[in-house]
This record gives sequence, structure tokens and C-alpha cells, in this order.
Amino acid sequence: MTTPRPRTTRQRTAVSSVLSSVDEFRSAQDIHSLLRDRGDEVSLTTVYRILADSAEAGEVDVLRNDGGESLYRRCSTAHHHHLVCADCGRTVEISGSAVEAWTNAMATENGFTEISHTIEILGRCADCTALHRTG
Amino acid sequence: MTTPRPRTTRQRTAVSSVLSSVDEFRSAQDIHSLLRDRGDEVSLTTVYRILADSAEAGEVDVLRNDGGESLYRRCSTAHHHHLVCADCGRTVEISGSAVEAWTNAMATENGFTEISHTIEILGRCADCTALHRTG
DNA sequence: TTAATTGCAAATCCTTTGCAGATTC
DNA sequence: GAATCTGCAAAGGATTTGCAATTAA
Repeated sequence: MTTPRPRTTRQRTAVSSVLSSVDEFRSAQDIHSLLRDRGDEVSLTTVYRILADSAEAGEVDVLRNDGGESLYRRCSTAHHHHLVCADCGRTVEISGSAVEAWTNAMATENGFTEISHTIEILGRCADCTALHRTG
Repeated sequence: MTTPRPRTTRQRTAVSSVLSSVDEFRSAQDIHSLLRDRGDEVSLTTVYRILADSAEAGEVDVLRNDGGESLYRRCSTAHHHHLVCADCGRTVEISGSAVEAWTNAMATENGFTEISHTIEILGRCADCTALHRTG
């Protein structure tokens, strides 16, 4: 019982192409706009559907932002960790080989097989900290 | 210019009381139900408003679950980390003093002030792994 | 008294669904 | 030709807002 691969359609090709051209997390609506900008008309409904399929197939990562939107990004092999500014939303990608080892150890200690992990550090960036101090 | 403290109302007292009695993250709707269960009728709108105020005042932490809901919890000093089974959803709380140090160092290195962090390890628990092997 | 707070209903926003017509295989 | 995929319009679910009535200070 193999999952059939989706049919190659103009819409799927276009969405796939946009996903390849961006490496930050983007909302479905952002992707819809990007498609429109390049002249590829794809309905928002379809964008949502393709994104949902891709997420289920494990081809894209999904996360939720504070505004209640889902953000999508093509999966990369490495796990990613982010540092996010609570004020301006600035995001810094950080590496964490030490943490990779730690998460794995934690899983093993508890009898789990690790599949993936997500680490998000919420803080205030230097600029925003400065703004807060001065007013 | 001091922010005036909110008036003491039956509703605010009730919400505050529920928040104190729970230490896990709960949705606004959950809190609304809990209030109703104790016999404290507070409109859902008001629950949302009080929660939003509390979050802005830094009295409660907010995060988003995958269903798109906001979850609230009275701020605690300790950060929590979870190990989640991808198959059965079993959740194990783990401690990570080493990681506390790491997240803090990462923030500092990047000029950020750390506010909080979330770590979620997704894996497969021993039971589910066994099930996968046998059937 | 009087400015803040509440509750209801209606409005928003993001996302999902039903369904008929267009497409891929 | 048959099973998928699309797009539209409508439905859903969480959260917010307008506004008149209520209430704490």
C-alpha cells in the first residue's frame, strides 16, 4: 500500500517552485501573493491544499506564528533552532550540535526514538532592548 | 505614566483564581469551561479580554498549539520541555538545566535578552516502537 | 458620579469543505 | 475514461470589536 504521488499540475509545480526560492517560513497567504507576483495564478484554496499535502508528506515544515497563521518552509535535512525577538519578530537561525546530542540523549533515556525536535528561544534583540531603555 | 491597574471585578478574580489552580497551558475556551464548572459565569469575550490584558502585563505566558488556539498559563520561573510520542501522543516532561544554560548563552551571543524558550522533542515511545515492529 | 468593565451579537481572520467542472494519467 | 485536482462560494473555529448596560472606585 504505497501512497500515490500527486499528479503534476501547473499549480503544484508553481507552489513547489516558490517554496524552493524561499528559505524562511512563509504563510499560505504570502505564498499565494508570491505566486501572483510571478504571474502564476493559483487559488488560495489550492495553495492551502498543496501545502497541507506537502506537510503531511513530510516535505515542508509547519509552525504557527503569534498571529494564528501557519507558516511553511521546505524541509531541510538539518534541524533548525531559532532565536526570535518578542518585539520586532527578527529571527536568527542558530546552530546547536550540543543540543542535537542532548535531545537525542533525552529521548533515549526515556525509551523514545527521536524523530525531530524544535527549539525556539524567545527574547528581545539588542535594538529593541535599546528602544525600551530610551523610551 | 504608569499603567493603571485593572479594577477588581468578580470576573477578574475568578479568572485569576482558575489560573492559579492550573499549571499547564490552557486555551481561553478551557478556562471559560473551568470557570463555568466552578459556578463562575464569565462570558467568553471577557475571558479573552482578561487573558489578553494579563499577557500584555506579562502575567501569563502565551503560546500557540497546532490547532491554532492560544494557550495561556500563569508565568512560572521554570521553563518546561517535552518529549512527545508521534504515534500515541504520550508526553513526558523532562528537565534540562544544561539546555537552560545553552539557550541563555545562545541568546547572549546574539545580543538577545532571553525571555523564554520552548523545546519539544518529537519521537516514538517504546510501546509504539514495539507495535510498529510486530504489527 | 464617571471612567472602566462586561456581555451580547456581529464582524474578522485564517483555514477547511462541498461540489461541479477541468485535468492528468 | 476515470480518478484527481481546481476554484468558487460557503462553512468553520478562534478571537476581536461595537456598543449599550453595568459596576468599581
